[in-house]
Amino acid sequence: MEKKLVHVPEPTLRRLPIYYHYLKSVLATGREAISCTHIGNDLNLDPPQIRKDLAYTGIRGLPKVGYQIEALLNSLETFFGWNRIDEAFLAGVGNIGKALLKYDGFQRYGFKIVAAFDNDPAMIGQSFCDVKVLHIDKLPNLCSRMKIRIGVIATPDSVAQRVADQMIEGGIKGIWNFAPASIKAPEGIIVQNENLAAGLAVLSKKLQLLMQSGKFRQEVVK
Amino acid sequence: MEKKLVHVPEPTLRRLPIYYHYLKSVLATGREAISCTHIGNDLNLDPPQIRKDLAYTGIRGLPKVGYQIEALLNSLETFFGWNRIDEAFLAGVGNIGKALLKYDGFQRYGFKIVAAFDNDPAMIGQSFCDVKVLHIDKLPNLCSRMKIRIGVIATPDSVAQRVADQMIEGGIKGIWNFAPASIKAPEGIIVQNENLAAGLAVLSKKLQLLMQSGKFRQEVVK
DNA sequence: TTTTTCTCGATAAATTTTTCCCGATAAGAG
DNA sequence: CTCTTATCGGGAAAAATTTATCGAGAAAAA
Repeated sequence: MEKKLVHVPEPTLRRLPIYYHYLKSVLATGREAISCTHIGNDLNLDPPQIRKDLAYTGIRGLPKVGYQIEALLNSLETFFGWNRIDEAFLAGVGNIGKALLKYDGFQRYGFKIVAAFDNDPAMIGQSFCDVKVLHIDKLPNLCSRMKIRIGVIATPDSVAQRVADQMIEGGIKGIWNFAPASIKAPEGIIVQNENLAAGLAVLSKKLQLLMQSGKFRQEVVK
Repeated sequence: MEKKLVHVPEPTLRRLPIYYHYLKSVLATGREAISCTHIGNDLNLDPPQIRKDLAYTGIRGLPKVGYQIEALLNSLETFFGWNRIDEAFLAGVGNIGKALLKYDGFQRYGFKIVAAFDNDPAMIGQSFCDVKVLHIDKLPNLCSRMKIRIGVIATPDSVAQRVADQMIEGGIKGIWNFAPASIKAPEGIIVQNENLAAGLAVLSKKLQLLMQSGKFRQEVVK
């Protein structure tokens, strides 16, 4: 078996967009260069870790100066391929689906929903943020015609698997799944599960521990 | 310094709700017991890992049989404290905020938004899902009066920190942050950052690697 | 009753990820 | 020009997490 060209740890992948967002805002202040120490201070992260994360994108810093912010942003954009927009289909125009449609910040991350699908007749034909809602059965066909690679699932559990199958049938290679159900897909299809309950669970457990360990004792919890 | 009573790995914490959700649906089919092998098969996870995760909640299985589903669900509920509802305040009634309000699945996780806050005069006074929108400046006071421990931030970046400060002022101990900004909080306050861009970044990078490694070569990507 | 099979729990190994340390280099001060 | 200070890069050490292994116990079958 062949090794991946460059394996980047998933935790690193998750942190990089945070840096990106932060750097954008720093750049807007007119600053040109920034050090890991500085970033770490603002973002509450360890400088060495940031340095290591950034190194994966291929950028290099300068001692005593840090990184050129603009170059760093470019490096991140190239690394993730955010330069060109990846078009995606959305299935399920419920609350989460609508929120995703309305959220215009994704373009920055090379991601754009170009069509939405639902099985509710009342929804079909409507438009949200210039994205039209079509019947779900049209998805596979349109998918392959438009060569869409990414599908977003924001349906109830019960139909998530069926929708995923339709997406895969249409040639979709990556599924961003917001349904709290685990989706089965053949190898070669990437499924990224987004699970709100996970974050909530982590928060509530940490909170529980905090309370247990004495109401007024302070505890370091990263 | 004192050690935490039981340290549970964060990845485990994130997986547990997935099991919970899954087990609920299995229980609904009438089944009474289930093995890790079975769960792993349905959820695409390794049985030993599941066993280890579940062990943290204190439950014990039986050879040849597995776990009693009902007992296991109880164990998870107790573990997370989902038995009693934790009331929370929401700041920012935009798209994400509304989606969170409308999503009724949180009650299951011992979590309920009881009031919403915004600074937009047009919003104030409105109700969403029986939750009234109040002016943000009323938050700190109401917080301490109602002894709210959890705050959800779904505002734009620009005001996230200010809102967080108001929450902390009101005595909130845990912040669930959906704004793509990192929030600074004193020690003793838990901040759980929810970052949609992170999941998207992971997905797009994996997809990129998949495509690079040959269109038709299959690759194992967990 | 005995044997077989399945699945658990505990321990150990491997892997991944984070943290630490140290020499090197660039900027600025004296 | 030399010294001090900040910050990087690389490699090593430590910690956390995942994966694998093995013996034991319970149910079912012979």
